[in-house]
Amino acid sequence: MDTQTSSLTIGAVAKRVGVAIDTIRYYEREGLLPEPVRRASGYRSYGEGTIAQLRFIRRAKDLGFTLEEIRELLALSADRQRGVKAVKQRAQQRLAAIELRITELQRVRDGLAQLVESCPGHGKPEECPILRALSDEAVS
Amino acid sequence: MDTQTSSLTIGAVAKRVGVAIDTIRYYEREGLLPEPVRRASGYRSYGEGTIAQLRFIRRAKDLGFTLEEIRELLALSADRQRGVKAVKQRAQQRLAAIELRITELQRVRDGLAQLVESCPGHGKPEECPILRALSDEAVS
DNA sequence: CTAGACCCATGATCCAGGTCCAGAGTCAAG
DNA sequence: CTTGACTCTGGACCTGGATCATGGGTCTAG
Repeated sequence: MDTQTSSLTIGAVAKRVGVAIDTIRYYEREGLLPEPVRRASGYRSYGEGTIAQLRFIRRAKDLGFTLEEIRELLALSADRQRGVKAVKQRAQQRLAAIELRITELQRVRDGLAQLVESCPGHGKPEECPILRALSDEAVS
Repeated sequence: MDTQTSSLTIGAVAKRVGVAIDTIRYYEREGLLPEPVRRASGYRSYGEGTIAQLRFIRRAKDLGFTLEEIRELLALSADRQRGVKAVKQRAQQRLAAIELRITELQRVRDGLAQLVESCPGHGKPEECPILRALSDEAVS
């Protein structure tokens, strides 16, 4: 199996994954991508595996993982012993964080929705429930 | 009515509102707080109104408004003509943004929850649904 | 062979929303 | 009067995740 056959320039990789060249070099510096083979000219030469790994990073980022967490996931995905267990744990942690965030935002939304509803949209500023809520002592 | 009587130092204001001194000066620079009266020594001298305004800022921030938006809200709250209408509009916009964010997060949560559920928590990395989802083509 | 597109490394810059520092002046209690 | 706590200004620094600039080397189509 030749998983390392092809030879892509950084620009080609960037185009295929839909990410900026600078971002690829940045990920390399940050340890999210391995240092690639170099051509004689110093140009980076990537295989197909890099495409997959970049997509991994992008998807994990879409799920709200930080680059730090992604670095860890990548390390875990290579660990045949503890990998899967730890990956599941991280995913559960991320899930819990997202749920917490959703709950917080829902509280905020409910508070704001109530204010918007109770505001007639005209009249004196002193009587605007939104401005009053922001100014007054009332704490949710 | 003496709304401008008392004379608080920046430290006293900071303590009462629960915000750092540097933050108060930062808000002043950013135009969220008016330039206060100065004592002969150059010390800032605040009235009770500042306390209210700082609390306004903090509450608006908790509702997810940016400092830029808060600056606008503060300006609108002083506008006796268009103030209330515009304030309500901004609140509605903020509300819509929050709802959008909640929806996005719910999608992410659902996707992640499904992955976590389908992962046994052990076995080979290649068979871990979480790692597969991150690596494979499957796009939600 | 040359023009234009591509790539290199290094370091600076950006965004928001602050936080921290140095060096100097001020205030209040004892 | 002294000491310690407070405040002043101006500017540097921080986080995360990139993005941009500079000045140079390389590759490839025509």
